[in-house]
Amino acid sequence: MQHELPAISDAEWEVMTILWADFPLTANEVVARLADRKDWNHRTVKTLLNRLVTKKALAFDTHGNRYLYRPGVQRDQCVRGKSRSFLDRVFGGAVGPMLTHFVNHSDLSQEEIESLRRLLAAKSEKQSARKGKNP
Amino acid sequence: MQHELPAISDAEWEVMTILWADFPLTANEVVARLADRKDWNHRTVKTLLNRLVTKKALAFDTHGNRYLYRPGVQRDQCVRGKSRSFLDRVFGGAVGPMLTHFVNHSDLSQEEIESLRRLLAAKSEKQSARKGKNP
DNA sequence: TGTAATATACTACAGATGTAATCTATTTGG
DNA sequence: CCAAATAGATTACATCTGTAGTATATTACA
Repeated sequence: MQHELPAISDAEWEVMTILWADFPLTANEVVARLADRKDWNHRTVKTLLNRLVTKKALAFDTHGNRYLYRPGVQRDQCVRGKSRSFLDRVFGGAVGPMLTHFVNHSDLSQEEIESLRRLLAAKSEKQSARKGKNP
Repeated sequence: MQHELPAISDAEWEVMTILWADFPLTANEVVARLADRKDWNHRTVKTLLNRLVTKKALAFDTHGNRYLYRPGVQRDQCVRGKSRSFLDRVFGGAVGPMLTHFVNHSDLSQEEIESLRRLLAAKSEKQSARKGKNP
């Protein structure tokens, strides 16, 4: 049972991305890894780390006088949350039209297309397999 | 040539949705149509209409002492903008993984699945047809 | 051991956002 | 013709966000 997911803002999300990819990290390590993507003052990053700890999106262990940060919420949970709210807001919750939109407006390699087709085929299979088994 | 799209917040998007679906509408008509979806004070809706006009997401014509609102930006443009920023932020711009995510975590009817498969097939076709024709 | 460097904690501040209330001008029913 | 209702304009106000600066505690080198 997952509790409320903390609301993670855009800037905060960048920080989470770093720590979801690799942890534990010190504040300075996070700053360093953000350096090439974002032109942020290191104080800004510290602030974001702090806010994320406050909202329990991050946790930390103390190591001497410095913190070793680690995720406090799972990326997958957060991605699902963001995805759901995007879907609801922008496409009124209609997945089909949303997927259509992206397929139409995006570049996809032949490999990606193939992979998606297989995925859809498998999903189709699975669904017809459990037909009539609806609760 | 489209200019900068105005930043439309979540609450504002609800209002836009009404006017993209049908216009022109008076403020009260917008309020009425939002009534079943949102539990907002009518003043709140007025405020949102105002802000949207200020940021040119809406325009209006005067009819007596009331306004007839209409979209000032196209839904499709805005959807594209929101989609792009969602994709960039949450999936680092990678469409494939994003589509995979939604296919995996969503309910899709057999019809929707079929329709997507056809769409992908067509896309695949089109791409191989223009292979080697890259600029 | 004392002082410079560094870490984290607290404070700052403007603009966006959600959510209205109040002010003012206009319209309309009696 | 006047007062009540209504429309839009302006103001309010707490939070959240982006983006730091300042204060304080601790550590590590000279």
